[in-house]
Amino acid sequence: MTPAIAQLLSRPVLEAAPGLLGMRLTTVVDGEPTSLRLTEVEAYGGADDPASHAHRGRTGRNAPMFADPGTVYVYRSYGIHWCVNIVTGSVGEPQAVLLRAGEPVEGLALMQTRRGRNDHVADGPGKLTQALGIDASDNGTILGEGRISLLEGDPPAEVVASPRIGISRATSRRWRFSIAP
DNA sequence: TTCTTGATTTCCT
DNA sequence: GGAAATCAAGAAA
Repeated sequence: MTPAIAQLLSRPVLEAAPGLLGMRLTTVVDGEPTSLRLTEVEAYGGADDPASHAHRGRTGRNAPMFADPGTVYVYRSYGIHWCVNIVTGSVGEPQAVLLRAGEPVEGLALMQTRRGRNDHVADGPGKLTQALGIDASDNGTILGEGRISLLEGDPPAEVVASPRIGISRATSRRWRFSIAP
């Protein structure tokens, strides 16, 4: 993790989230690298965000959200999928950015094999983790120290803010950031 | 201890 | 457009 990225992740989540767009997310699983360009993320806060896992305080599942910025938080969604977040802000103030989608950059064939199909490889939270081979063993690891790394990429031409998806609380907050097509 | 719900995806009609 | 798959946190009792 470069100093520039470390500094970005130490900022409040609403500033860090859009800054992640366009960056390259890379994983190395069993010596096989795969990477993609982030195109869609969502910001999640702490006690003041009713939609966040951390809004009722620290629990066993959300503990990584309270750790250092740059920590990876992986959790199981609907009993089937994995969703991956990057912790931002300061220690003790739970904030994280949900990585929702990306465009394959490297290792496309491997991602297609993992996904079992050649289209819609990483255009959703659960799909992104499956394509990159992310699972529970990555939970709590630090970017660049485990299997997951974040590198600077092409800055997006235009960032769009819109309401978050798939939640039932605080839906009016426009904390979803994506790159305009 | 039991019940409900979810930061989802995929397949079927 | 609708439903199933499937597990764990959180709420209720």
